[in-house]
Amino acid sequence: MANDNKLQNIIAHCKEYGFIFQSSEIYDGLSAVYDYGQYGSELKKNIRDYWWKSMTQMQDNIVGIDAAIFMHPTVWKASGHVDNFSDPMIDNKDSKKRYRVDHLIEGYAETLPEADAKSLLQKMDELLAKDDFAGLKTLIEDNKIKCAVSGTANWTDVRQFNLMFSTEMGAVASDNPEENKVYLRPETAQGIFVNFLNVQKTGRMKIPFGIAQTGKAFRNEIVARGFIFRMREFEQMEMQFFVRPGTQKEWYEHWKEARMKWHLSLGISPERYRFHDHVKLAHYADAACDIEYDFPMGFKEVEGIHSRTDFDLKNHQQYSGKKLTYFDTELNQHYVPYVVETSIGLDRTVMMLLSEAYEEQDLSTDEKQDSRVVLKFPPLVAPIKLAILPLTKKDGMPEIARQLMDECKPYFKCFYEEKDSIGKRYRRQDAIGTPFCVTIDGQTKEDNTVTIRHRDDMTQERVTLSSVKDIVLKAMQV
RNA sequence: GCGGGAGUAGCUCAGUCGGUAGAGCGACAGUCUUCCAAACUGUAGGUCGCGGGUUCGAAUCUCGUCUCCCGCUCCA
Repeated sequence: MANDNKLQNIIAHCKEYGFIFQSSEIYDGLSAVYDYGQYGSELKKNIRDYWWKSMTQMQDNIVGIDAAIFMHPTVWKASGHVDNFSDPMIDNKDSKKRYRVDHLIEGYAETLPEADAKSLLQKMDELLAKDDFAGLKTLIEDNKIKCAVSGTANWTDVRQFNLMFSTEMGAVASDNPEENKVYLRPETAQGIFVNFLNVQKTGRMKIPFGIAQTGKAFRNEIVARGFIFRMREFEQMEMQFFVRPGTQKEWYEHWKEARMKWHLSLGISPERYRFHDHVKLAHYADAACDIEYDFPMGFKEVEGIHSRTDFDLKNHQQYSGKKLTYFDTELNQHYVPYVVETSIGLDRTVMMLLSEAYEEQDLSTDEKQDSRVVLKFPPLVAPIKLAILPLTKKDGMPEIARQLMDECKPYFKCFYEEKDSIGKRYRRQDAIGTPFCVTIDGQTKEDNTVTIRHRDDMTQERVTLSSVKDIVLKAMQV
């Protein structure tokens, strides 16, 4: 199957079978925002639960929190988001290339003698500080700065791009809206940093230790695209691991390996993963890499592992005026811990599992044409674990099926259906990725056995009614 | 944001020269009682993405707009 069709087919399948719908679809949709339907939300929740369990319950030195989406505006000053991600941009009308204004001018300055460059950059900094966009455009035009692609100086006006969404807090409109401005967090990490001491003290945590959190984040991307890959509202699963300064390198390597193990535990083939080490590092990092998955549109980042140094805690210390140090009893000294972050996109993980699971199969024989679409989810994350199907709706079969439902329901999500031919019901479950179907037939009443049908190879085996629950539970272990 | 493509039933699509909309699948209710879709009967479902224009008349021509996909661009 051609990969460009694969993504389209997955999108269509997700809609048709209740996984993912476009937001506000009856109003023509809202760009790059999606809703999870009845099966999509189960899938997403199962992934989130598995991550949470792996990163908290299974770790002696990691605890979870749930920080608010709204935070004090100064948080984003301290984190660098206000200054680093509201860059003025300019487009060349001929080449249609877009540039960050500072990069464009800096690039030009490098071609100038040192003294000229210095005065140009100084002028630029002054204008940037005043948000004087008209002045910046004039500066570019006066210096006859050209586009590297078109070679022309035919520029649009300078426009500001803000990564963060903002809103106003408080009931009464202020004369100065800036006073009431709060942001929707662009990452969950800062909620962990500002609670670092609260958790450390109340949890009596000893370094090295981690704080985990899942939650929504919001970014006003210039171009949000690729189905649920890059959305304006998305969910992150992050863990910040606080370590003794100087040990960050070994912990970075530790988490790199640990997180890749987690990915592989989902049964995804190793050749679909690769590490991408960052060469150009962000302002806060001393090492960074991505775990990339081979999506239908190519290798793309699913998770990032970043050695964030003491950048965040140090800045929060400075902006808040509160000490954010840890007393290390072994070393008998205070220090600001270093941080190694693991940050995975939940929606991207959903998309990864969909891409991995989606398969169109041709089951034709000489006699007849046949095909099916199957989602080969690991049982742990499948929205429905077990479909319970009476072969017919007579002869007491539905009653036995209902009893089995009652037995299994408390342990995992089940689905009951008695309509249509058994083959049709199997195929419907394949399409939503249900790993097991149990069929109650005439023999069940005689000897308390049922057939259990396996999704991936479509084989069946006869088992006792009483063993069904444990078979499913066992398959759900990873 | 720029360029290209697309938008007709839940899904995939057809719709000729401008003359008021069709198929297959699916869904629902029955029949059949059968271990792997497409057997039979019946039913529901569409302001042809939205808005303006041309026309006696627009799914069709035209302009605008929204959304999706691809490429570029950007990206923690």
